[in-house]
Amino acid sequence: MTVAAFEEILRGCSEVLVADELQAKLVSGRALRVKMGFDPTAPDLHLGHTVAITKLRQLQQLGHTVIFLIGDFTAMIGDPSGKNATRPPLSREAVEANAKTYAEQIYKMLDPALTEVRFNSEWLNKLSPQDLIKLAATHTVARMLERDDFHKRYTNSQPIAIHEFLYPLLQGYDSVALKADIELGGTDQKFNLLMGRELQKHFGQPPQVVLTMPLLEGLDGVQKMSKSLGNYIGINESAKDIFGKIMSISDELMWRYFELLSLRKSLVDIQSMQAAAKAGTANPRNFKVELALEMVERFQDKAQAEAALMDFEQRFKKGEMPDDIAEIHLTIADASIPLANLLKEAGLTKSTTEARTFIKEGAVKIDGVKVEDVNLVIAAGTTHVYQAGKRRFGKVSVARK
RNA sequence: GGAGGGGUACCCGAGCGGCCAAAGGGAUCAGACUGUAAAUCUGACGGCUCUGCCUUCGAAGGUUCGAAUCCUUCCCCCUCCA
Repeated sequence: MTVAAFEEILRGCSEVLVADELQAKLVSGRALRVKMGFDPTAPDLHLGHTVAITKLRQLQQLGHTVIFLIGDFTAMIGDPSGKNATRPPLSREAVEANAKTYAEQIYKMLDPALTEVRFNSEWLNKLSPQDLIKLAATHTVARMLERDDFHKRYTNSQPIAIHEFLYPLLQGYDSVALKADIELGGTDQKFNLLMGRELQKHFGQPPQVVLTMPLLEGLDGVQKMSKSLGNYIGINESAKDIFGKIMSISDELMWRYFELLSLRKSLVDIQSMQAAAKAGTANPRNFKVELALEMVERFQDKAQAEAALMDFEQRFKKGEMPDDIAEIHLTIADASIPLANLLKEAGLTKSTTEARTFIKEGAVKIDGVKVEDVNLVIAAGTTHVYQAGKRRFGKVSVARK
């Protein structure tokens, strides 16, 4: 294995424990078992989640097996986060429904032939109280308190329920049950991942290599990508949205996305692109287009990616209108309606106040013509394409009564 | 259990009887410039039947010609002591 090839495997990882062991496993020629655990609660993945999945895919491309582990048993505990209540176990149906949703999403990236989907209730349900006590006896309280989260809560005199200590142990035991060679997780998972190593040694297995992946920054480039912050790109979003959102990220962030998400561009490619952009011999925008195309193709398909690019070019580069404008039908009581109200009713602006502001700013166009008059009135029985701001379009027909 | 501090628009935060739809910053949105990038500049940023009107400053009452500002009760947060 060349140095460059190994570098490529380490690409984007925030930590590798232990690199030498990883190299030894990789050169052994054996198909490695790569484990990654997921919470069984309703999955709606965004690009942030796919950082690790991208890494899994990369390992699959080298012929290794991915074990997609659904933590249906451990979900009863919930990874310790300060909430000390146990959660009721999910019903069999709920777990399977969620697993199915997961599968639909991850198989956009992973090769089903090289993926095993497993549930940890499969072996954890079989543990007897004796087994559990033996498992708990392998670690001390002091060791558990090393975990950052527990440590903080302990020093701040916040409660830690006893069952929470079981979470890392059970997650670690999963690695034993699965004979994992490698386990992937977020940086916040480090403690749990290492627990797998220790338990595997305890059970006479070679310890897994731990790869931690960083959290992906969201569209704002600062905070981590998350649904609640609204700075995410969902993998089930439309081709146009994915494309558009990628195009809106900053150049700096683009490199980060390339490193963590692209399977097409190698580290070497990325370096030469960066050099070209810096030297001014290439337009960074074009690189961003490539990234956007790759992402849309990954989650949709090639045709949609090309369509999204065309639409993008048409709408923004050439300043034209998109061709699939939403059609909106309004019914009004009178013979006409003020433009500001029409925009609000059509959902193109939040309020008539905002609509008026937009008109005054020259941000409103009717059939591509800028509106000058704030008090413009639209007659019933007409249909026009209205634009409010850069991206809000609507083909609105107004009907009386 | 005791002592004190505080709740203002999406967030932070000034205001402490009229000049307050409420300073300033951030976020956001729009316009200009661009590569739907960044940075920058300009503007908007409660609502409406919009040169005016209506509803907002934890909640409910009250004082006053007039309250975010004063009084009463209630709710909620924080700090210190035990």
